Amino acid sequence: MELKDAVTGLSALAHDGRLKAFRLLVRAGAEGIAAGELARSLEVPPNTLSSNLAILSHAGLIESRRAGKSVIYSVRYAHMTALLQFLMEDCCGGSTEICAPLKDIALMCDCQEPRGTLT
Amino acid sequence: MELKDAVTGLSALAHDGRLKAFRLLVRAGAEGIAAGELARSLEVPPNTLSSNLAILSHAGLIESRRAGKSVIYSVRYAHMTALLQFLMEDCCGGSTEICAPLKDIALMCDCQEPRGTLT
DNA sequence: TCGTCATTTCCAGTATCGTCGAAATATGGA
DNA sequence: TCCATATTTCGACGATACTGGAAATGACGA
Repeated sequence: MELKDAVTGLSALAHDGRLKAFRLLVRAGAEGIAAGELARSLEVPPNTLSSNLAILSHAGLIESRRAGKSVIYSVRYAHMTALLQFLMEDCCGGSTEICAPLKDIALMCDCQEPRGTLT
Repeated sequence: MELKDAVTGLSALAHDGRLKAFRLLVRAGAEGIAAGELARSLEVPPNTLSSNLAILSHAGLIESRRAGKSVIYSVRYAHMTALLQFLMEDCCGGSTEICAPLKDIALMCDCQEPRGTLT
């Protein structure tokens, strides 16, 4: 990932409503959430949410698919991971104490079954 | 970390010049970099950089200390870690495949000596 | 085809952000 | 104290972002 893409992603997330929506989608997993349901959960007008989802989508952080009358949004985890990776990328130039807490964070990911099913 | 703080941090990083400055500081480690040197490296006017550093500082991502005539800026790694942690926080609600790449990222941190000297 | 529901696009008003010249402040040395 | 260096604050202009009403689009069933 290049700096410009990181700025785009960070800008997309640097917004109260969008970050809330994104987190809901992160929790929803691959199943995703319909735009209308998301708007109801967040208590924002559908058109406002729609433009914010468009911004997240344009940043590559989420994607959408149609299901009947609804449009389902879901997180593009690969892109999310790439963004986090970009932010961590230069953490190792200094001392190890800096990196250690990041490892602790990653260990949180073992809270589910730690299968080796990598993509 | 609360959502509001995360938005503040992400907003601070969601800017070309500020993200560049932040990354330079991340590489510099605890030693830090003087404001003037940073301005020269990034080829931006000192006052422009100063206001951008103030934004990063206000977001809690960096801190400053005076050294003679210079002001040295350095990353507040604990806060940076907290922000990353916030972004990862809900990644485990779904399947393990989602979390696996994040672990791979964390393993990058072993590039230096993997001492157990946690803070 | 017509009506309805779900969502998006268009648009414009408002608010917030980014930049940098100029002036102000802080430090150290003569 | 006076000067030079380093950095920040002030101020104002231009640019960009956020919101939500109204209208348009897409999908399904009758």
